[in-house]
Amino acid sequence: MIFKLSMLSSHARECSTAANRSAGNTILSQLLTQFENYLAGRGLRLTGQRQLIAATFFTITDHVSTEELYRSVQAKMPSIGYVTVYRTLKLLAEAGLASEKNFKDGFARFEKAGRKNDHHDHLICTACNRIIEFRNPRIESLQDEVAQEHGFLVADHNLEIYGLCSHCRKSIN
Amino acid sequence: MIFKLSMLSSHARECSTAANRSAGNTILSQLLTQFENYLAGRGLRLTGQRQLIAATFFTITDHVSTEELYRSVQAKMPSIGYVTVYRTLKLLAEAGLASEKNFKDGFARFEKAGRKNDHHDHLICTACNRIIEFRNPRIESLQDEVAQEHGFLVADHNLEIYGLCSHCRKSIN
DNA sequence: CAACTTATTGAAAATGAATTTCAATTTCTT
DNA sequence: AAGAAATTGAAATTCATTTTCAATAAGTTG
Repeated sequence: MIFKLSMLSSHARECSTAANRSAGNTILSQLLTQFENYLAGRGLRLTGQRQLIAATFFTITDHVSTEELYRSVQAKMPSIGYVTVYRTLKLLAEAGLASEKNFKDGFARFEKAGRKNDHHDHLICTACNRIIEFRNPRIESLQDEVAQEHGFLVADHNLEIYGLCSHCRKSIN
Repeated sequence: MIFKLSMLSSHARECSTAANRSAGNTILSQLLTQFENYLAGRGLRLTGQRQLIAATFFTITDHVSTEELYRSVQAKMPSIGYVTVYRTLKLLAEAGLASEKNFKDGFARFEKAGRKNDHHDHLICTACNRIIEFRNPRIESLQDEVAQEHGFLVADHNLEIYGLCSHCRKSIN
């Protein structure tokens, strides 16, 4: 049985669970299973809200703010509160399934996180707020070198390049 | 006449100005002169508070938060308000003499800024909050390369490496 | 299946840094 | 020295985030 977003309704009992999703093998269902395992392992509960929020989050490819995810989720479940989205994002981050980014625009953004080897960084257009991801292993390894030189044990890193994207460069005199 | 911080008092008229500081040639006096020029060029006024705040800021080597600078300044001029420090830091940033950094701890920090060629990045210890600066031209040029590949016009960039400093590594089991 | 314990939810309130407002004061010009 | 305009500092406001709490829901146990 393939998991579908449209199945998520306010009737929590009808929602997919790890059990009835096991036949499917999409990335989405894998991520949801990971989340469920995280919750189960801590005695936390799997609710319809959490399922919907997590599924919506995993479906979004970009970086979302709490506000954006909240609006997206609310379209499907109007009763849901901002705070629940906020709390679920924190849970996802604790579970290692989301990572928080703080760009200069003053509010937190989250992106899917996971695999150590998929680290990427960001080009951020200060005119149109577009965020472009890039990967550069050479920069990564230089960072590790620098850290080693200082006896530093790296947990995470963050590289943001601010400027004008190719599109905005042209439209500005 | 050498400029001294201790000369700054609440009597603005007695404070050093570009004119009577011109004989001295310290970096501090150069920076203050730049700030004064910036103010003059915009019809803004040179006040005792601004002089004191700027001078104190230029004297601090580290990254300061508005709060920290406020406390530092208040020790010399108790009547000064937080808002004035906040506003002066913004002015200094506009003048290109300070640059704002937003690390993950939730409040803005400022550091002396200026010379394009002195760009540096930060190793940030998540245990003791120590901030270590480093310079790595190879990382810089790789960043520029990446930006070029995306047709991006770089205005600024920001590299933070979070982890444990050599000291904290040892003290944690 | 029903009762129970405990987690979760959502609204509202609280927090905290950043920012604005405004009357009093100070600066700088004339 | 007087006037126009900028600045100051206290208080109020904003805005994202975080906490509180009573009502509700989840999952467990008998």
